[in-house]
Amino acid sequence: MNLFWERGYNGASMKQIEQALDMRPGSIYATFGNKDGLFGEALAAYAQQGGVDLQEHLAGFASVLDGLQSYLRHVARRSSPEEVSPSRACMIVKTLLEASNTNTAIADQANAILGVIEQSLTDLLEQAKTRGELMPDTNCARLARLLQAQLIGLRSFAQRDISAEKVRELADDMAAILDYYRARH
Amino acid sequence: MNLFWERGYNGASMKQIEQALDMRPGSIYATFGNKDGLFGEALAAYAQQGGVDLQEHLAGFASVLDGLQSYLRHVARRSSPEEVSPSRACMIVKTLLEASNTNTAIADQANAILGVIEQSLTDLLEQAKTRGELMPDTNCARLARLLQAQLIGLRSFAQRDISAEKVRELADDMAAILDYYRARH
DNA sequence: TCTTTTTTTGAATGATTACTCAATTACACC
DNA sequence: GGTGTAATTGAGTAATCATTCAAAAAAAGA
Repeated sequence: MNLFWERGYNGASMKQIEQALDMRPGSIYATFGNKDGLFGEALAAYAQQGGVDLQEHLAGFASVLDGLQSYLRHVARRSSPEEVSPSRACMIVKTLLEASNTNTAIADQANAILGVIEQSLTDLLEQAKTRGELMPDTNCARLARLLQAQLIGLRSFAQRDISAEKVRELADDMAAILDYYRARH
Repeated sequence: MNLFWERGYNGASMKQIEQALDMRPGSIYATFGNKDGLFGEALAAYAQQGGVDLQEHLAGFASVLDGLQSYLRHVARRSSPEEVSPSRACMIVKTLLEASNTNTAIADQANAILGVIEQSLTDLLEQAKTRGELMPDTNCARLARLLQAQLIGLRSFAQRDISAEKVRELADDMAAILDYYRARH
C-alpha cells in the first residue's frame, strides 16, 4: 500500500513490489491475481484506514462541526513536509487522476470510494444539522461535496514544495469556511 | 500536450507520441532530447495556455473579485463531463501528483508553475485590495493559496464520475467563499 | 546544377514490463 | 513417519519500454 501510495500505479514496478512484500512473483500472483488486483486491495486498505482515522478523530468531539474543523487541521499536520509519509497527497485522488483515462477498473474503484466518503460526510453534516449546529436550510449533500473538495485541495496543495506553516494556514482558512454554515444562536 | 494531459507521463508511450505528433523516433529525439524534455515543453505550453485563459477571462470584468468568481464557474463549465477535453483535471496537478516521488525534474517544473500561479493570484488580490474590493486587513498571499486550493480541488473533484450540475454547484459555493473576504460598504 | 548541411526515417538496441509455470518446499492430517 | 495438499520459488516468457544511429531524403547555399 505504501509503495503504491508513494509511486502510484504505473510508478511501482512488480520488481519493487516483490521487494516490498518480500514475496516472489508466483506467490504474489497466486494471492492477488494480478497487479490490478493487488492495487485494488491496497487502495481498499488505504480507504478503510482513512475512514477509521476520520471516525476516531470525530469521536473526541461533542460537536460534529468542531470535529470536522479539527480534522482539517489534523490532515494538514499529517500532510506536512516534515512528516514521513509515503506521500502528502491522498492515494485515492492520485489514483483517480492517474487512472481515469488509462485504467477503467481502478478509476471506477477510486470513484466508488470517493462516493462513499461523500455520503459519510453528508451523514455527518445531517447529524450536525439535527443537533442545531448548522443553519436549518443547509443543503448537507452539497456542503459535503464542498468539504470533500476542500480535503482534496488541501492534500494536493500540500504535495507542493511549500512550508508546513502555509499548509496549516490553508487548513485554518478552510475550517473557517464551515463557520459560515453554522447556525446563529 | 493533449496526449500527456489525458494519459499522464507514464501513461503516454513513445509509440502513442509518435502517432500523435506524426513524427518518427529520430525526429522526436532530435527536436526534444528525450521524453522528459518533450513532456516539459508540453507542460509549459499547457501552463501558458492556462495563464492566457485566466487573463482573457478577467479582462471582461471591472471588478477583480467578480472576475475571479466568474472564472471559478468558467473552470467548472470547462471541467464538465459533457465537455470534450483530454482530461477534466488540471495537467499541472496531475503531473505534481504523478511525478513527485518518481521524477524529480518534472515534479520541480510543476512546482515552479504552481508557484508562479500563486504569485499571479496574489498580485490580482492585491490589486483588488487596492481598489477597495477586499477588506483592508486581507492577507492576499494567504487568500491566494486558499483560492489556488479551491481551483485544485474543483478540477480534481470534477474528474470524479459526477454530474455537471454538482460541479457547477461546487464552483458556486467556492465563489461564495470570496464574498466573505469582500470589503463591507 | 552540384555540394553541403539539415532533417527525417525506421529498423534495431538493451532494458524493463507484467506475468507464467514446472519444480520445490512447507504444511496438515492420520 | 508417511502421505496428500497447499504455498513458494525463481528462472524464464513475450511484449513493450525509451532510445539510438546509419542511411536516405530534403533543404539550403554557391
